[in-house]
Amino acid sequence: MVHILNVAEKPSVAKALSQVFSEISNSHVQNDAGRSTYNRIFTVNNVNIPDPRQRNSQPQHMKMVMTSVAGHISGIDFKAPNNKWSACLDSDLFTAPLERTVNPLFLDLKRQLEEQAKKAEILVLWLDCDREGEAIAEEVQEICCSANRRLKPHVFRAKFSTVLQGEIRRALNNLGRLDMKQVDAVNARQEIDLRIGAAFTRFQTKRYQKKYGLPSVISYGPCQFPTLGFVVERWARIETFIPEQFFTIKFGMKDPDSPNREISFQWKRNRLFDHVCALALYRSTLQARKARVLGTDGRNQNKWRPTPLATVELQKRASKYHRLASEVTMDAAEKLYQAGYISYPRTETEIFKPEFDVRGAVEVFRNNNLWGGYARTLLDNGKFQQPRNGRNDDNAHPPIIPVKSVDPAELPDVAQRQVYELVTKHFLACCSMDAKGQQTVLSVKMGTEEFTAKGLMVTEYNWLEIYKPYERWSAGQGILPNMGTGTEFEPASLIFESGSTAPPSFMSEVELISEMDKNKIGTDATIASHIKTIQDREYVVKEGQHFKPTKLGIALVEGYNSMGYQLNKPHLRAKMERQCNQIASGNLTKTNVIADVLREMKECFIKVEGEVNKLDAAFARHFSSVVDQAVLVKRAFSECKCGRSM
DNA sequence: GCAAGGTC
Repeated sequence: MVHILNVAEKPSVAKALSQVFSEISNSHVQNDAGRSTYNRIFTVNNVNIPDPRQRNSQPQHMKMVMTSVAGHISGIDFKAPNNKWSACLDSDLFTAPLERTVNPLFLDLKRQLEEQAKKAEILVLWLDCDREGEAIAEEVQEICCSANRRLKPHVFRAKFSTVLQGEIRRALNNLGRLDMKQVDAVNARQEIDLRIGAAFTRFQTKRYQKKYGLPSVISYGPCQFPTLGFVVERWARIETFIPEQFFTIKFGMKDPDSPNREISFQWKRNRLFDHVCALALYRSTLQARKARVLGTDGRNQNKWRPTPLATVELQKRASKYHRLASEVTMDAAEKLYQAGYISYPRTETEIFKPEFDVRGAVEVFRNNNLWGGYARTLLDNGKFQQPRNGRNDDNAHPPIIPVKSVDPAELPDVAQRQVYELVTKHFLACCSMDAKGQQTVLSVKMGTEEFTAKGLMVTEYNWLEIYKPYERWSAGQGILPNMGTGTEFEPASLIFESGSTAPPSFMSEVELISEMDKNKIGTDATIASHIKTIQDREYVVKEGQHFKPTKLGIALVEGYNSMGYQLNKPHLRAKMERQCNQIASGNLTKTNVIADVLREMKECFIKVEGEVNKLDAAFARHFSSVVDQAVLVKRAFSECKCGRSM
């Protein structure tokens, strides 16, 4: 039998793929330990597939050996001696030689791949079908082919996005080759990020860490800095906010059907900033004495069920509903995934493939303590709906769903219980019907001014039933009376009010995640870690659900801004992303992009060094005095109300 | 002691 080595990006995919191989071949999966504790080796014999080495070959029995890696196996760093901080000028880091080394954690894994490669005639790369996956595939190819030179011409790439039998069959019949353009795009990104990050980080740290007694390195990175930028920008808007007085008219009507209830209306002009004008309108309204009904508009309205859950949305909703920090959410999700309770938690996909057995996934919950009743209503009462599609698809992972039914009380900690509950409720909500309601809009006119009241009556809760208490459909003021057009009445209240515009709040975690997502800062898998980084570096602090920049964070952003560099803005990263995409599509070469971006950033770096007095000034402004014992003491102690240190 | 991207 021809011996094929197959490698997946993570153990769970290796396991699932070997399961499919066994279904295809009707033979069992042999599950062996490898050198690497987490990466098992699965063997399935007699898998009937065409030989990829020959054109139009007839299917024949193959021995499939399947194992996995765990993300990138190797990384780049500066070659000695420049990995030491004082070995070279910081500006030399833009050109200093680099080397690729295997992550020391993965030496066992590397040996495992080498040993397996020696036994194989063909290598099939089953890494995730995204850009990073292509780069990891190249790392696997490099290790395997170094161990077994004969393998080189017989390396193939499998294209798949979900581990479903039909798709895997298709992939096996259409094995392709590695796409080096995508690999180049990733390698360009790696090199650029390292050089820029290291140069600025060493420069900032050496200049300010000791001087101001700062606790950690003062890192710079193309993702962490824009993340900080969003928080600082919001702070600046609050700082410069000037409140404005506004005026409005409050209008209330007694409900003819239940006289104790007053229906409140919204002024069509909402609010005016001109006092004289607003007051004149109010007077003319008063003089009219009676209001007249312009019309009652009733219509059916649906509140749409949510779309399938992807990572960013999971983080936002966990923050909103359970007040979990994104990092905590991801940590809990990872544990739930490892324990087999939920599917893979890092995905951008909001669409289920047509072959995906969504109904079967609901079936899993039929006997669940808490949600079994709801699941049965979906399945047995014809309420089940195929989920509607969201917008995104990463072609690598399906949306996040629960895969095992459990009473959340049995899960080991609160965060896991909350994330599991959210994932499950969200999934069941996706498979439900939209909520239905009746909206009434009552509009009246008094003098020259118009007012409207809105009312809502929910007629069918459907998905909102399972999504309690996360979302409500704000019933506002229930159903409104149906009043004939032209009916005249005296308002129950007519009040002139003034108010004052308020500054925005500090940036919440939900807003920060949204900004990062929108501006392509980080990925589904890294957004949470960037948010953690700017806290670890003490650039921001979290108060409740909101982020406030520290003086260090503000000084950095202000300093670079004062030189005319908007390093805190997301477009630098976005531009580099676009260039990497061009490498992947073949419009630019890796060499050109790296040279281009680094030339520009080195120029920027040299100018920063030249105008460093501006950065110094920003630090001096925010760190009022040079660090002395008093400041250090203040850092460690807070002030008691008696005035002494606590 | 540096980045960001994978993942355990």
